[in-house]
Amino acid sequence: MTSSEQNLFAPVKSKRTFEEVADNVKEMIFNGALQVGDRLPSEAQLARQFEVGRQTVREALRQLELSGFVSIQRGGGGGAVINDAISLRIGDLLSDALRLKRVTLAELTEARVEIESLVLNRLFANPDKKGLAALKRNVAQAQERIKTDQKATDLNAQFHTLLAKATGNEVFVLVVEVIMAVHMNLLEEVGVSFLTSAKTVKAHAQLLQAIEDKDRALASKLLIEHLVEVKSRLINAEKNPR
Amino acid sequence: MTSSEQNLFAPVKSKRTFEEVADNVKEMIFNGALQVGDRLPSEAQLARQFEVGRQTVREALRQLELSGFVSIQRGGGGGAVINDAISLRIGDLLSDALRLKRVTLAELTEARVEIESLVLNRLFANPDKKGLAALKRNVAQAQERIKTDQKATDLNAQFHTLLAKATGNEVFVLVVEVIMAVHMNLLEEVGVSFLTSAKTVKAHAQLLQAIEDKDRALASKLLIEHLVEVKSRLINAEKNPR
DNA sequence: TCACATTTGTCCGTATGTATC
DNA sequence: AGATACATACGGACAAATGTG
Repeated sequence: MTSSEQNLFAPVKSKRTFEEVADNVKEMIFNGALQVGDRLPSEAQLARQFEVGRQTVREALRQLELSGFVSIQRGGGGGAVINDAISLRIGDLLSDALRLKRVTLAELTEARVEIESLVLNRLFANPDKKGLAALKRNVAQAQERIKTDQKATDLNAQFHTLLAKATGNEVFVLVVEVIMAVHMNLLEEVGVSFLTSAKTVKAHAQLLQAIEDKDRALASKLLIEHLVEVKSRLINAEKNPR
Repeated sequence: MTSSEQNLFAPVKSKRTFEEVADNVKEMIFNGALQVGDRLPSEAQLARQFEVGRQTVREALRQLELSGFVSIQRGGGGGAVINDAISLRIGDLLSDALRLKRVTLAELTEARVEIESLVLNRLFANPDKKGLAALKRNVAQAQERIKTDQKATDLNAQFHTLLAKATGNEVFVLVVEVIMAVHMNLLEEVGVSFLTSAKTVKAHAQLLQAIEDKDRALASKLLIEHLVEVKSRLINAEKNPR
């Protein structure tokens, strides 16, 4: 064997049984045999079908659950249901990583501004009618909520995802979904879930208007202002805990 | 209770024991009580200390392992060791998500080009001497490897991370680490681990030179060319499987 | 409201595989 | 090669949660 051929063919770690079980289920999800919403057999049944112990099945389910592939409910009629929550899980992990690296809110906002600006630029370079329509619907619904004194947190997060969707590149959609998941985790931490919706909806409406008017400079400015404002609210909430 | 106060205080799911164990260990990592490289007690000891069953400890360890907080070795003297592999795990999850969304290599490269261009822009806006020095060392080492006919895959991945480090914003470091992890997964899938190093090192050297010469346009052009070239190699490898 | 069935959550005992010394 | 220490895996049992009749 020459020095350039010292490839390791055998994986370093032989796969553990629960990993094979998890991979098996994952493969069924990838090839469409299992669809979102489908219910997996009970742990006992899975154990029989795969001819392994129940403990092994459980550890496989832990993997799938933490990866966002399934969600698990206890009790009768419960069990593992195929789920589409990978971005949420990535967001959770990213939140942990940011905490571990002692990343500041300023740094995070800086990065978020630049990445979402990227999305905005693509949107101007390649405008998408359907995407714009979806954004309009989102803002309209959110405004309706505000009028009736309801919160619009979910719609406001969705706004950013819709922006990314309009770029036509799914990678950006994923990235923005992850950013929003991180943002939601921050909100939970500091406990800001009151009355911040109205201001956000207003900012989104203005931004959308600038996009429709094809006013690139204004849109950029509004996006930055909006995200910086979001940062300030978070920092204030940190200083004045519940 | 007014309509603005309908917050749910109780979490939707009461925490399971293994989650509490995992969170406990995670907290010790966050507050520094556990450092990277430290070895956790054996499963049996953990079970005694936390006063839970071994299976519960095992499921907690599964969580920590999949999250990249610990790595686990079998056999005598083995066990769980504190690890810093969150970005790798995020990369794995992201790879799954991209596969699930049927993201093409073209889309992925497009996004990668734009994100790494962001990094490059920050580098020009805010040049960092130490960072540049680290990049120079990286390229020099890689060139040395090539001369002696060795592979430089690890150094070549590190090059991109060092670029991000030079921006001074840790968020970009994380993002690029994740991108590199996804890239490595792709390489593994198609089995390209032969002889692609030399070309990459050359491209890195040229890019670094352009950065030192403060030639922004050239650097941008070289980065794009380099990443597109990487994409082509991957596509060719897909077409001509091993 | 009250059982009842189903399913996950947890614990224990034991056996086997695997890596280190 | 043998002893040791550890994760891995199995089976059985009961507790706790949750939906159903």
